[in-house]
Amino acid sequence: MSKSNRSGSVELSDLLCFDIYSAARAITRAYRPLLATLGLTYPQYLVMVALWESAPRTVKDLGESLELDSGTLSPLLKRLEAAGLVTRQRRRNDERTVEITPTPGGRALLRAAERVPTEMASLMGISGAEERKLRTILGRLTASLDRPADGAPAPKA
Amino acid sequence: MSKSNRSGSVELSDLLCFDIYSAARAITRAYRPLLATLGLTYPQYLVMVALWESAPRTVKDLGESLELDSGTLSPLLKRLEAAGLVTRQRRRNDERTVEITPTPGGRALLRAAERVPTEMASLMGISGAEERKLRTILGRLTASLDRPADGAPAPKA
DNA sequence: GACAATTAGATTGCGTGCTATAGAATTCAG
DNA sequence: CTGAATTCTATAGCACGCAATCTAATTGTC
Repeated sequence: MSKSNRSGSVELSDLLCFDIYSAARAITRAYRPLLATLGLTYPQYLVMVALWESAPRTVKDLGESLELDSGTLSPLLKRLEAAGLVTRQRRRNDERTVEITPTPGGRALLRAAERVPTEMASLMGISGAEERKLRTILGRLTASLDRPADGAPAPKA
Repeated sequence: MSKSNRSGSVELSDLLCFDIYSAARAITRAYRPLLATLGLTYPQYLVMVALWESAPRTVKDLGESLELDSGTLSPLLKRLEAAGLVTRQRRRNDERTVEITPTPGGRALLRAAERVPTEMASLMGISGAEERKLRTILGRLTASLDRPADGAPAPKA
């Protein structure tokens, strides 16, 4: 109730997309001061998380995990390399692929980064149940958007 | 259940923030082809939505509605002006403020834009109930992040 | 084995987001 | 009324995201 427009007009407060867009920016804003102590930006942090999970990883592999293409990753990885956190090396048996490996310094950063999720969690202030519900719905939404040939009802943009 | 890490490690799949970050980018990706027919980017579309709602609006007012500052809005508004969609005019009785008004062409764009929310809705493919739940949780999350002095339990970053 | 098609990354260009800074106009204090 | 603080906008600089394009390397086909 209360979200239909009288005429065919559009209103910001009706747009689900705007809530998600706002939330995403609120999150990166909240991360910024935490990550600044590590010398990382938010996307750089995500790349390091992926590398702490398993390494070495190719640029393509990182791109698939984070849904980022080389246009974004190449310069980002160069900055991480310049910061001394990763190395970039062509694979011997396939010179097209570049393998990204954390340096000892990059691996050491994990210890300082371990407190970040906990601190963010307390800033977000939602319950475990809400979090599960949120992730379920967002997962469906993202999957639906990434595969437009989808049979589903019609919510509100 | 199932989302705690054995040691103190961090994993991408554990990060709620990553789901929101992914969803936000999936949304702008999905909007892109729809908005391209209007000659707008996603943030430009949001600005026009705000202006279709009420006009003229000052830069500050738009910034508060969209949670964007002048560093983002000034160049964006200049591009909208260059595209012939808005005018920018200093207010007579307070030369500090700039009033943004849609041109006739900018107002006319509303008709072409009216189908956008409906098309996005069908792409997202979530139910009305899910949408309400999602917006409720996201609203709380964003509010909590924007006001760090908040007493709430501890979810997962 | 040569040659077309494919694949992996890098580069370019544009439009955000955001911080920091600056500049002009207005308001406030005394 | 005057100087200081405040407000509103613009600009500069940096780091994404993403489309488009390019190059080099590999694979597939004959």
